[in-house]
Amino acid sequence: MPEPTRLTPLAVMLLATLREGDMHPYEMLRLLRDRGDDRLVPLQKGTIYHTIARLEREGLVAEVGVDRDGNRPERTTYRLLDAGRNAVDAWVRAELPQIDRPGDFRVALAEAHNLDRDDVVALLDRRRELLVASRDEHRDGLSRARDRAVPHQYMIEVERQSVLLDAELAWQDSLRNGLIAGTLPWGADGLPHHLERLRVSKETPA
Amino acid sequence: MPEPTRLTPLAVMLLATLREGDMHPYEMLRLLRDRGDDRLVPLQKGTIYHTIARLEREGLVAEVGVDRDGNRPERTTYRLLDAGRNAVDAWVRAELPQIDRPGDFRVALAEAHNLDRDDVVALLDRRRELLVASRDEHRDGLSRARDRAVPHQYMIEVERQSVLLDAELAWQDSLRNGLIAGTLPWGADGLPHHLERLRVSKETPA
DNA sequence: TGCGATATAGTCCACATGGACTAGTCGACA
DNA sequence: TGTCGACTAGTCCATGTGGACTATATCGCA
Repeated sequence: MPEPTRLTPLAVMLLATLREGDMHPYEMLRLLRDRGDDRLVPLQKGTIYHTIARLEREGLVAEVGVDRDGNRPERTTYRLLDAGRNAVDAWVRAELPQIDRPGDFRVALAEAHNLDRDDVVALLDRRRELLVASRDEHRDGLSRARDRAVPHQYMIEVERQSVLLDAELAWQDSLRNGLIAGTLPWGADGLPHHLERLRVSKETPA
Repeated sequence: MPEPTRLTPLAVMLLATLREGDMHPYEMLRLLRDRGDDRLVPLQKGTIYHTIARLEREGLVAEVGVDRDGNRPERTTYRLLDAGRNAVDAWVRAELPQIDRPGDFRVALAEAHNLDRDDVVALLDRRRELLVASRDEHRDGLSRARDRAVPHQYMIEVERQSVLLDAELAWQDSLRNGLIAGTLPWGADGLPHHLERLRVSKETPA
């Protein structure tokens, strides 16, 4: 069992999907597609099968049976192991405060509901410091460029970034408010949602 | 000369760098690092050398000599070919209107000053449509989720995205204004900046 | 004067990605 | 009834990435 390498965002999504029950890779793909999670990570079949194989080598998931439906290809079903569950949590804790890799952050945010409130607040506070620092750096860069008479057209990307960082700060502060004020439900609040997984196969006709 | 595959963002940055003169890979790396362009793309040596080799195979750059300084490793100098120049422009035109691959957009934006004003405005207008569509989709997703009583904690990532899309729209509109009003200099306006490249090696002491 | 840290310049290998390919099944439509 | 396309399920290979490694030169500092 080789030591686990850094999880990719796709690996995290797959592990998170397995929290809802044992599944074969193709089923995960359908489930994620149905939920529009290809908005967060590219969902490519090749990559998915490779990733699952890797997760198995690393002891985060386990094969629990090979099923065959008629004459179609075999479907190998996998189950999430405790090590896998922990790995997701650890990954989310690690990525939530980071500001490089924005794509990873979106995945971390989407999976953050498994951590508890206070942890999330603390992690986001750490992130906030980095956001402020980065925004200030961008602002400094802009003013230094002005001083050195660098033409404005070379700086628009920096300007954009500083604007977007402001927007991100504003959003994050409002999230923080919801978390500490308890306005925002968290964890198992509103739990019956989980039953909804069955909805996937058959949509109730109008 | 194999048909050119899709350029990577790093490839674009390297080609753009070569517009300032013939260089060997390591020099590009230093130049880009000095400018803080590792903010836009990860600057890894391995990747850089591979990318340059690929660009040469595809006929976008050419070797123009191997120089040796004392006993240090050889330095192979490359020159930007016309095909390379065109490839960058084409790439920027293709990426500027896209909204998936945000990382690519930042690079495109940073290199957009080589296109002319009207083109950029047109490309950004196309992009604007996509931004609006995406924001509306996110908003719809949110209201549909409310209707189905999906707990709010599952939607925070979608909410964030819709907020950030609004911010991006606001920023882009202000850029558009600057471009059509002529407030923003463009292209060769403020040209003497280019002489500045020499500044890289020796910083003038205070 | 010597020693470690950093800079220069580049190679190599293991891993992750994604498009192309295989191949059987099912439903729609003519 | 035949066939065209879409879905199911998975494999394989070419390409891209990034960390580890090599090897010399130079600079700071004690």
